Amino acid sequence: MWSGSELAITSADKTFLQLRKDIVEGLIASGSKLSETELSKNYAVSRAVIREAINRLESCHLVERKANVGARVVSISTEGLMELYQVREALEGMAARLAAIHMDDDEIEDLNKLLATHFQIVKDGENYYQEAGDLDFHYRIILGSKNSQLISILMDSIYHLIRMYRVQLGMSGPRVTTAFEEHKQIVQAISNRDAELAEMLMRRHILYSKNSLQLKLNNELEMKIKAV
Amino acid sequence: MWSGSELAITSADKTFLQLRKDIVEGLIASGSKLSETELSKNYAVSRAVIREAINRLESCHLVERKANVGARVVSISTEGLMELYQVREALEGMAARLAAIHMDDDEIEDLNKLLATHFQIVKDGENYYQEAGDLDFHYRIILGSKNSQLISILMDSIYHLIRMYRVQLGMSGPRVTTAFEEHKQIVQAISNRDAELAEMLMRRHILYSKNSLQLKLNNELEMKIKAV
DNA sequence: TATCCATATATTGTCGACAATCTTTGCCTA
DNA sequence: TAGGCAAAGATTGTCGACAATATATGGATA
Repeated sequence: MWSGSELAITSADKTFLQLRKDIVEGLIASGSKLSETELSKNYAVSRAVIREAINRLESCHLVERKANVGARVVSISTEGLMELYQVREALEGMAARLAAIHMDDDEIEDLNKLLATHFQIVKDGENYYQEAGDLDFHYRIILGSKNSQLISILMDSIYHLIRMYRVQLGMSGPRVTTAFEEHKQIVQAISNRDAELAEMLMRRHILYSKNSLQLKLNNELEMKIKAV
Repeated sequence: MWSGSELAITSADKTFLQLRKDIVEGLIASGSKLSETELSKNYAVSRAVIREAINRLESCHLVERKANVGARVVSISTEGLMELYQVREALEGMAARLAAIHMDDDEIEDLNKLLATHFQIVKDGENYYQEAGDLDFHYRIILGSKNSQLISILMDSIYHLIRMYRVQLGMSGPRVTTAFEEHKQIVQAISNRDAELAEMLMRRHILYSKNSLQLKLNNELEMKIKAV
């Protein structure tokens, strides 16, 4: 089960969290090699600690290892991001379905309150979601599914990768304006305990995000080609 | 990307595979503690190798670790298995959808051939699938999705857990008779390149398996209660 | 000059020892 | 007798050194 707050106890825990942050935020370039000796110097810990941290990064799918060769940060690509969104569509769709069944009334009320504060933000001129707000919304529904397998896969193996893509492709936060309306509809379906509809709307929501991302990335690519 | 055949190169690789086998098959009891020193004696490798193996078992969700306390084999429960099947429904449903789009004609032909050999088995009196046959069918569709994220999550994080449940609850192989017909329909939908239908049928197929499992487990539980 | 092979170098894999933490045992006190 | 505290024991976490493997260098040969 996912713990909620990630509390670092051992030295390996802290190094893992730090390394993950540095990778997600691009401080360590995507595709670059992770030298154990070098990292152990930079992060002032033994190679054993670095190795443990790298192992955990591998299970997040943030790095890839080859025996006797070493570890590299995964290289990002448009196709990779699209694949990730397909997995998200499947898993978060199921999460929404289960949330409609398993969230208790208090949690649903909290979700509605969250939406209200988001509405305030949208009304106040910022006509887009903050990254944090969007994440919070999705997190609550994932946790609301009460399915610990689903939760741990999404939290441990998917979301940090998504954040990495978002940060490094320079598109933090979801697309503008429309996302809020979609969130509202999803919460409405959950409030009505309509599991079927909740899943369908969540899947469409993520599919729209995917398509909008793809368009954006293709446009940027064209721009770069023209510039050359 | 999932490699297909799991080639063990280092000592840690071999120990990991051996440990995973022993856990899945129940040689190491579910819920039992994994003592590093003890394991390093039994498997004749250093503690460092054992620790690496345990780390990998953790990313398969086969063991759970607590800092400064140690690792335990996950304990199995009916609820856990049901959760797992919900995740499977979501992911393999998506896999079937993508397979209908991305499998090339040769692969689909092979899938039809596989089904034909299964039909022979069913006709020849064994009116149920062998475990291996069922797994082979699902593997091909998963690989046919061509989505490397999806593939690695299902192969690395889900399937060994499912096998563990199946083996230890004494229900290897899928439920009888009906499964084959469902497989046939799914392949038909993929052959017709009907992604929508392929997903729907795969989801229903897994949902039926789940329900049949639940019934079976509840019955067994009642038997035990009566016996006492 | 290009290719191949052998040596040298650097990196990862494995090991045993020590340090830090948790658990157990047994004594003391209320 | 029950509860809590302290020391002893056992287990995990961390470290530096050595072994095995991969990569880079450089010279010999066609």
